[in-house]
Amino acid sequence: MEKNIYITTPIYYVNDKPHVGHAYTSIACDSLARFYKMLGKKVFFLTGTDEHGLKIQQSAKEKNIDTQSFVDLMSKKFHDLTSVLMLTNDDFIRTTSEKHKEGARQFWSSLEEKGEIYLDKYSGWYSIRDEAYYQEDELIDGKAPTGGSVDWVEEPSYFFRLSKYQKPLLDFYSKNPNFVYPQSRFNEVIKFVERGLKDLSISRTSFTWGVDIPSKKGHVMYVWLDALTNYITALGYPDNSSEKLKKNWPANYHIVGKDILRFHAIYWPAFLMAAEMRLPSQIIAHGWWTVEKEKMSKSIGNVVDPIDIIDRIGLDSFRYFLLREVPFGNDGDFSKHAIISRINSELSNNIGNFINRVYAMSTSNFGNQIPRYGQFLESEKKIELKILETVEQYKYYFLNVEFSKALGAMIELVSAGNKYIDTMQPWSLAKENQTERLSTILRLMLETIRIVCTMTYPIMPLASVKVLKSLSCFDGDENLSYESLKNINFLSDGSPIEKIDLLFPKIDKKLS
RNA sequence: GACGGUGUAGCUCAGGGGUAGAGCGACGCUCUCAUAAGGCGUAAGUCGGAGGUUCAAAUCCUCCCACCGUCACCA
Repeated sequence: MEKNIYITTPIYYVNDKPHVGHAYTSIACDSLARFYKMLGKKVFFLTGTDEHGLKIQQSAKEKNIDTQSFVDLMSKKFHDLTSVLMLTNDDFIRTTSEKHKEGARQFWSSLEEKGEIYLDKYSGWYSIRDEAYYQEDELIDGKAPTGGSVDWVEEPSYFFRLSKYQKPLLDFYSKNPNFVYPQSRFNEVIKFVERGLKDLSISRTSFTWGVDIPSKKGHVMYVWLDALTNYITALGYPDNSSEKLKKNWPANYHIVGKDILRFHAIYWPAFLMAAEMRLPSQIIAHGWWTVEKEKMSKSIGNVVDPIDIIDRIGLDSFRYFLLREVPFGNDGDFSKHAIISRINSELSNNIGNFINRVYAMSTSNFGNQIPRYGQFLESEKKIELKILETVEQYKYYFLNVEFSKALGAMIELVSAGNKYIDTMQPWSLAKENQTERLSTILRLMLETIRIVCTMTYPIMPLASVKVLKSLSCFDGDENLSYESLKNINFLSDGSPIEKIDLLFPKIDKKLS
């Protein structure tokens, strides 16, 4: 049984509606999933919502609705977004679902049976204003660093023996030097663990909205323990004979925001070691988006609603911008200027116009039929070489989750195509009735378009499929293949070319 | 404060001992098939600063300056 490529987003906390950051994570995962499918792999792609915790309970109370209705409502917003973004996720897990809660409890019991959990007291200086605990040495003049007053509080709590896993984790890290991407983040994780780990408080008694602990009434599970197990409960855990679990676990990619890296790179592996389960292959931490150089925040009121922006510039452009603008792992700036300049120059002027000019010449000279190849000269061989080179780079970068570079390679190919056309001057050949040359050149450019639009499929599924259909070479998403990128004789002689509307109109006006 | 990273053309960044690179932007020229798109070209940097090693340093070493990240229970 060949293992599937298992890709996950974090489960999103339903305290607020989705913003561009959520969309970003999901789109990255989706593009990766689509790419792997083109490689011929079976993929399982999971996303969902995290619905427990004190904050949720409070938010629901403020809005005067019962907690379950509140999370139903909020979760739906995230679920709706999966279709808006055209995610190809195979499941959508909710932590309030019975199957998840049962799995989480079983995970807990398994840790408990193995002696990895013990009951003690959780204590610290608590600031009501900040809703946060502080260490003794963090206090300034007996107050929180934020200036809020603090009280000493103690509550009974279960602890996970995290301290025990310092050495095993460090060993694991050194044996798996690519466990965390990017490397700089991995270094931070390693440093953190090297400084020593304290046991982790993993239950709360101060609120009730969470997964009940099997053995002790009044305790609910610490949200992170609850949340992280979603990656296995979605696969049918604790049923170890579950086909889904066997085929997918361990995960190939947990893609997360940099803010929650620690939970995925330290706690989660430790939990799994304790439960004697296999560890995920790679944790990918991406950066954050600012908006016009400002941090996104409700108080500034600059939170970008993905649905709103998609209404303006279209899904493909949105997905393209996010994955192209910034090296994956870095922070990015979601600015009007950057979006317009990126979309207009690369999508409209480069790709869009390229397709348009080739289509126009093809249809005016050869009717609505795919022209045939004649003899190849050096100039054509050079293009073929460029294609093969590009396709290799594209794959290399994609496998390294360097979306931006993969797209950069693709754009370079389009530029080479544009240049080739200018050099060949097919419009002159048409006037001179050099039909075979003309036919050869246009066919090669149509193949290039096909290849480019197959490469863009994981990022821009709508536009890609539209173009491939228009070239009579689309046979369903599931039949798109990476292999076809290496074949410059893929289209069928004489098949129809269908005219298409402008693929990427300029977007200046839509954003102003 | 400790540890790590970054500082290269107006902007975003690549390069990493042997006479400074790309994309975008600006400016100029040009084809006309095309979304006033494409192609070609020009300008622009004493490669954060100061020392040092070397025949030779943006590239290695030391110090300094500036900025960023991490330093546990914050979704």
